[in-house]
Amino acid sequence: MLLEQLNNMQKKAVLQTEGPVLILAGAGSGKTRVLTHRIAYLLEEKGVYPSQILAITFTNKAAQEMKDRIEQQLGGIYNDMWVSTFHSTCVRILHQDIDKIGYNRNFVIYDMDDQKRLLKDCLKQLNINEKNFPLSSIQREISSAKDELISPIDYKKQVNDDFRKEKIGQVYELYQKKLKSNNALDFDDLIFKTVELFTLRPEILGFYQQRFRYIMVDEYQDTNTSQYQLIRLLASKYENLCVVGDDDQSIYKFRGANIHNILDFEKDFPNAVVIKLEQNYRCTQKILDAANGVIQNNRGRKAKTLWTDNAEGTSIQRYEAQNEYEEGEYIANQIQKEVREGREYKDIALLYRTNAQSRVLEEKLIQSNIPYRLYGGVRFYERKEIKDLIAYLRSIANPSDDIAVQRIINVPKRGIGNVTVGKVMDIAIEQDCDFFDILVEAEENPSLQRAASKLKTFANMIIGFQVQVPHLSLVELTERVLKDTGYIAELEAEQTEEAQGRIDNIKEMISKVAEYENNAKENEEEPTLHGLLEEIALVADIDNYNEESNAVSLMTLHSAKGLEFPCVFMTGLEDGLFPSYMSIVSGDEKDLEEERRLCYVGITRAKQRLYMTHARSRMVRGNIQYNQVSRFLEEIPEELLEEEKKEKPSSFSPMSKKASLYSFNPIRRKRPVMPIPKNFTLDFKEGDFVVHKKFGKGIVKNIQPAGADYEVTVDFLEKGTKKLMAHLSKLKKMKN
DNA sequence: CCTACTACGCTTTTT
DNA sequence: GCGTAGTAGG
Repeated sequence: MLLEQLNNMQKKAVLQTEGPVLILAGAGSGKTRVLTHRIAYLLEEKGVYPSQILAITFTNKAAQEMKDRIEQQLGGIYNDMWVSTFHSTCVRILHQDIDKIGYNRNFVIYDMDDQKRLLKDCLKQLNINEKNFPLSSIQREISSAKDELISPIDYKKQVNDDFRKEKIGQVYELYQKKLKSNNALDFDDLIFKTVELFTLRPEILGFYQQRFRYIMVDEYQDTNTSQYQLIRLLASKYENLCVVGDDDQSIYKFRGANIHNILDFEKDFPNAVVIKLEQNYRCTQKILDAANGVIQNNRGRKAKTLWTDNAEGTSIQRYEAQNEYEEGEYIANQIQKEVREGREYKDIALLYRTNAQSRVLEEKLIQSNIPYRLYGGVRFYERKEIKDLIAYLRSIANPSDDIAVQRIINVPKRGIGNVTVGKVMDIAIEQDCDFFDILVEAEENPSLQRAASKLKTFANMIIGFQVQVPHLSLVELTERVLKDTGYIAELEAEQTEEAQGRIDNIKEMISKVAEYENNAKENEEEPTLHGLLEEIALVADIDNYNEESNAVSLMTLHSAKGLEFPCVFMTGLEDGLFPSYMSIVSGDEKDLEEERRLCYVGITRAKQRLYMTHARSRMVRGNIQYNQVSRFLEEIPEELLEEEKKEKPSSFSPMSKKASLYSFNPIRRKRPVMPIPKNFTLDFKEGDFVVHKKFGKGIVKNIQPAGADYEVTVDFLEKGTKKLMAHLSKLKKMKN
C-alpha cells in the first residue's frame, strides 16, 4: 500500500488532505516523496479527479519529475492534472483569458535582456540619462514593484516628491505601455497580470477556484507577494491548500521572496495544521551537524530540530589554497582520487557563490580530463546567435514585437544602421504604431528616402516567412530563416573557431525545435510557433540537468537547491565572496542571514562527502583580493572538520606556475578591495554616537574584536539595533 | 553608414 | 578581465 514506506509524520502529511496545511520540511526530509504520495493518495483513495489538482513547483524539472513519479506509482497518465511552475501556470491561464483585460492572447514573453532593451528605449523617449539611472537598477526597481503588485499608477502615488522615484514612475508607466503595444509580458507580469485578471474578472477566478479543489505549493519559503496573492485567491474557496517549505532554505529575497509568507502561514490560515518533517534521510550525521552548526546562528527561525539515523560518516574536508588556481587543482585532484576509489563523476558537484568562479574550475577540470556539465552562467538561450534566431522567429510570430524586430533588422548586415533605426523609432512613436508598420510603408515616408528600399526589402522578407508558416514544419521554417537571411552563410564565411561554435549552437537549437515538435505530437497537441517560443522563454537552466550523463556538475549554490549529490565541493568559502561583499557591507544582519541559509542549503546537498575550500587570494574583476576565510566555515564545530595537508609548492603543475605569475603581475587597482589596515583602531567607544551611510545616526552599545576588524553593536535612532563590522561598514564617529 | 578602436563599469544569486 | 557603449575615420 501507498503509505508503507513513510514515517509517521510523513503519513500524517499525506493523510491531512482537507483544509490548510503547512508542512515544514527540513532539508532531505523526503518532502518530494510526501508530495507525490499525497497526490497519489488524493487520486487513488479520495477519488479526486486529476483536473482538480494544482501543484506548483519551483522548476519545470521538479514538475516533470513529480508528474513522472505519480504516473509511475499509479500506472496512469494524468494530463489534466496541473503540475508546473508559477510562471507556466500563469501563462496557461493567461493564454486562455488575457484578452478579457485588454491584451492579445498570443503574447510573447520578454526575458531580462529584452526588458533592458525596452527600458533603454523608454529612457531615450523620456530624455532620462542612463548615467544617473542605470538600466539594471531601474529594472530591479520595477521588478520589485511588480512582485509587490504595485502598478505604475500605485507607484506614482507613493512617490512623495522623491525625484528619483518620480522618474522611475514615469519609466515604469511608459515601459508597461510599450510592453502592451509590443504584445509582450515580462516575467513578473505573468504573475501580476494573472492576479489582475482574477481581481477584475471574478467569474474567471471562480472557474479556477471551482476547478482546483486541492492546491499544493512546494518551496513555499521562496514565494513573493504576488505569488502569495495568487495562491490565496485560488485557494480561498475550498482552502485545501498545502504548502511545503523550509524557512532555513529561503534564498531568494533578492527576487522578492517574502519569508513571512511561510513564517505567518498560521496567522493567515488560523485553522492550519502544521506538520514538521524533522528526520533527515539524506546526509551523514557529521554533515548534518555541520549544517546545524551554521544555521543555528540565524535568528527568527521556526523551531525545528533536524536529526538523522544515518551513519556518522567521514569528517568534512577543509582546504586552504593559495589562490583560485590552486583551489581548482586541489579539487581536480580530489575528484580523481574519489573516482579511483569508486565514485562516479555524476555523483560529484562543485558549488560556488557566483557564476564567474566556474571559469577557473572548468579550466582545471579540462586539464585533468574530468568530464563536467555546467549549469547557469551564460545560458544557452541567452547566447547571441540563439537570441538572434529566436528574434527572427518572434518577429515572424508577432511583428508587434519591436524589440525582436530591432534586434535583427541589421543582423546580418544589410546596411540599415543606427541612424535609420532611430528615425523609424521616432516615426513609430509619433504615429503610435508598430515599428514594423513603418518599415512596410517606408517608401511613403519622405524622411526615410535613402534607406526606404532596404527597409522595405527587410519587411518583405519577414512577411514572406509569415506566409510560409502554415506550410512548413517548425524545423523547416527555422532552417529557411537561417538560409534565406544569410545568417549561416555569414558565420561559415568567417572560418573561425568561434564562428564554428556558434554554428554548433544553432544546430543544437534546431534539434531543440525538433524535440519540441515531437513532444507536442506525442501529447497530441499541435506544435505552434507561439508554443515553441513560450517554452523557450520559460526554461530554466537547471531544467536541463541530466543525471544520466556521467559528468561532474558545476553550478551556483542557488541552482543546487532541491538537488542532492553523494559528494559535494563547496568552493570559494571566503568572506567577501561567500558571504558576499554586498551582504557584509550592507550592515543588515538579515542579508547575512540569507547568505547563511544559502550555506545551509549548500552543506545539505551532500549525502556522504563534503569538501569546503577557500583561497587566500583570488582575482576578482581584474583585481587581486585577499580574503579571510568565510565566517560560515568558522561556524562549523572544529571536531567535524579535517584540514587537508597542503601540497608543497614544488609539486605545483606547470599551469599553476603560470597562474602564480599572473598574481605577481602589477595590475593597477582602481579601488583597493576593502583592505583592513594593519593597526586599524576605532576612534569611538561604547556610548559614542556614530553615523552609517544607510542607517543614519546611532549609539554604540558594544564593541567586540573580530580579526583585524571590530564587530560593533549600534542602536540606530531610526533603524533599530544592528551588528556591524566597523571598518567594512565605514562607521564614523559623530562630531558633537 | 560601417568598422575599428578606446573607455568604462561592472557581478551576487534567477523564474 | 570582459563585454559593451561611444567615438573617429573611411
